[in-house]
Amino acid sequence: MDDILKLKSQVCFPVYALSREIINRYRPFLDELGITYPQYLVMMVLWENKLQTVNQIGDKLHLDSGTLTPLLKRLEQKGFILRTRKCSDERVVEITVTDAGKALQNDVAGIPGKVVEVMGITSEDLVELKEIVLKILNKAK
Amino acid sequence: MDDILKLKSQVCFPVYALSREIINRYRPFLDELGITYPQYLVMMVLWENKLQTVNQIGDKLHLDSGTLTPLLKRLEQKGFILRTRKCSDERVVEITVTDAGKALQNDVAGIPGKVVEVMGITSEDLVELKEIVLKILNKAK
DNA sequence: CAAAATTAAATTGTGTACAATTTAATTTTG
DNA sequence: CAAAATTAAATTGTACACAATTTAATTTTG
Repeated sequence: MDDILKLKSQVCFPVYALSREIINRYRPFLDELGITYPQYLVMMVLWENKLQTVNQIGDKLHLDSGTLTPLLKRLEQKGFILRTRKCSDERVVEITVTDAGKALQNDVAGIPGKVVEVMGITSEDLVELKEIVLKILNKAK
Repeated sequence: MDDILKLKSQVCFPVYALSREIINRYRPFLDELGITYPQYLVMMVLWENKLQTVNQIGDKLHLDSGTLTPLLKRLEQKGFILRTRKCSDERVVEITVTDAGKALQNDVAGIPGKVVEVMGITSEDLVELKEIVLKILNKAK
């Protein structure tokens, strides 16, 4: 009983620590491209779908406009995306990828593999991690 | 081969998403106590050891003084800890828990269990999550 | 022992996260 | 159709994270 309590209290910190560890491992590679990890995630979402609204990006990454608006402005300043108001509904801001943004996709291709390698994670561990995290994440919605 | 690449590129986001999801689930409970999740982690570390330096806390949570100094000042303002320069080495700041800080320990006791329950996580999943995350985290050092 | 190196926090600056509010545009409804 | 409700972003304010630099104290070393 005490074990269960102790487990519950210790399982959340490792997830938080691992998340930060992964982001820190991405940093040197992403620094070379001039983007941050959250910006990289936004670009990943946009590569899947060339045109998306701020809300659509937010739904996929679980981020709100308070986070995305300044982040998207930075990506625009760097020339990787364009932000334009939708004609048929001026409330909506549509995000599109520029040629420079598309070019980034090739540059990042090898990064996840390098990060996993540097961290010494095996493919089996990676599969197990992904499965259990997604299982819990899907239940939590 | 393409599957492995795709897996690598998709496993980091779920960890990042789960970490934020957990912290967001903690928020309403911790709000009642007037502390944030990182502040809660610092108090956890301090309950294990009544007196610790800023560096010792940082080692355990993988946080530097740039994060901890303002966070600790906030905990001090709330009356949960005390910050004092060490006599024998004035460079070192020692952190101690106040009575109010000790009292918090009882208030948080049930929170991890409630969070796990609200998220619908089973004990088995929790064990599996903890094991794989710690395995990867330990390898990465 | 004094200059150089090291160490511990603090500070500075940038970039998330997120709650809460605001603004402006579009729908809904009486 | 006009007032009320809703919606999408943006804004405001607080609190992390972390790199890089600074400050002050302590060690190390020539």
